[in-house]
Order: sequence, then structure tokens, then C-alpha cells
Amino acid sequence: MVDDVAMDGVFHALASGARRDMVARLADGPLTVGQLAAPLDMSLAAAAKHVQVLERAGVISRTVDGRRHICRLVPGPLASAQEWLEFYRRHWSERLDALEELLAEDFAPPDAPVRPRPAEEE
Amino acid sequence: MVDDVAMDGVFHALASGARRDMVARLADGPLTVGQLAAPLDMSLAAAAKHVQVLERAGVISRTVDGRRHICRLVPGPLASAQEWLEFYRRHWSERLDALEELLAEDFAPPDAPVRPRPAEEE
DNA sequence: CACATCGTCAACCATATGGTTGAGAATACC
DNA sequence: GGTATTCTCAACCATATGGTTGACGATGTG
Repeated sequence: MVDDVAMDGVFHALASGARRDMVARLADGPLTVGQLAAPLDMSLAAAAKHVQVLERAGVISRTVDGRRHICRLVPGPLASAQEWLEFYRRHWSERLDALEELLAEDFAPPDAPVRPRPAEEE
Repeated sequence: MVDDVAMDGVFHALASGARRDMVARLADGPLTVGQLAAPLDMSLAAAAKHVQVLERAGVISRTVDGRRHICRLVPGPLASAQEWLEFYRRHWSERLDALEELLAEDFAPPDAPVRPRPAEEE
């Protein structure tokens, strides 16, 4: 199955706008490191590090073609992450309507009512 | 829709086994900070920090009941992450069969000429 | 009241992350 | 050959992360 550490890597790889942008554009086909870096507001070296993060997470693979490195999506890892979330989605839908009732009475501690969404900040 | 920074937070929140474990157990119903911390091999203070990360990402919310802090899942943010992945899943399925062929001939002969030129540029 | 429990907070430490620059290895082009 | 392009690598820096411990506020419980 999907070991825990690998999952860490995948989610961490996705925890950056720059890297998600790369994944998004990679979904339309392979791109070189330079092409991936182009639209990002950072040096090539910085972007290359992001590519490396994606690669180490297994989210992308690279093939070297002459002097350029061609990157492409690897479906598996992203699918694993998606499935992890999908699994818990069931619980949400199950709980979603029950949750309102639940909040009203079921879980209420013996001496204090629990309210939904107290909107507290900081 | 889902702003980029919020997405960063959600994926980062999920990029830790400890925090995913919390989410997993939270899917079965609300738990206190202490209950969330119990199975994890770290101090309560450390676990409380993880709870805080989840909370700031909007993945969970907390209500204070006396001296206990009760945490529950907030479906929205996780659903957003799931949808982000779901969107690109389409691209994967399109490319999935093409990829296998590509890999089959691209990797087989180590000294054969490098094959595909995906981006014909200058 | 005295005491245990739950959780936060602050200080501290080690390491990881995200960016920079400069140098250099390959490769392509003239 | 000489030069430009593509990308990696190493050094460096600032800040974030993930853990620790100790003290403390607030709340239950005897």
C-alpha cells in the first residue's frame, strides 16, 4: 500500500503554490525544467529545487534529453493522495447531515452544550 | 474559489503522518487535544502544535469545553484539496495508456536514440 | 482549600526549507 | 574552436518547522 513516509512527501510536494503550478502545467504534457521555471518569479536554480522536491516525492519523473531535462507526471503518487482524501470523504458525507444533530445533543458534554462554529480567532 | 495560500496550508497540514493520523481518527467523531495526542509518541505540547497547524489550515475547528478543547473535522478544506487532485486525475487517465507505451520504448534500449521530442522549440 | 488534570505559552535547540549567487558540466550551434 | 543554452551543484543566508522542557492559567475533584 502507500507507506506513510511516501505520503508525507507527496503532500509536502503539493504544499507549495509553485509546485502545484508545475503539476498543473505538467498535466497537459511533458515540460523541461526551464519551461517549468519560466513563469515562476524566482531563479532557475530555485525552480529546479522545486522540481527536485516533486521528483523525490515520485510525483514526476525526468528523462534527460541532451542538455534538457524533460519532466512528466507520474500518476500513481497523486492518485494515492487523492484516494487518501477520498476515503475520508465518505466519513464526511456520512457525518455531514448527522453532524448538525450531533452538535446539538449527542456529543454535548454533561454540563456544557457544544455549539457549532464558534468562530473564534487567534 | 480556493485561494492559493489556503491550499498551501491544507496540503502542508496533511504532509505529516502525525497530523494525518489525527484527521483519520477525527473522522470518527470529535476528540479532545489530549485524546489526539495520546497515541502519538511525543509530548502533549508537541501534539498541541500539530493540532494548531490543522486548525490554522481550517482542517479542524475547536470548541473549548471547560478545560478540554474539543476538535472536530471541517469538511470544506479537505474537500477542496480532494477536488484539486480530482481535477488533474482526468489528465492522468488520458495520459495513462499513452505513458505505458512511451515508457516501454523509451527506456528499453539504453543506447538507442532518444525518442520523443515533446516540446519542439526553436 | 488542596491537588490533580488539561492545555497553552515561552524559551530553546536542531534541522529543514526556500531563496540567493557564482561556478561549472554538458550539450547544441555558428 | 568558440560561444550560448540548459541545468546541476555548492555555499550561504534567513526563516520555518518539529521537537524538548518548565511554568502557568483554568478547570474539575477530593
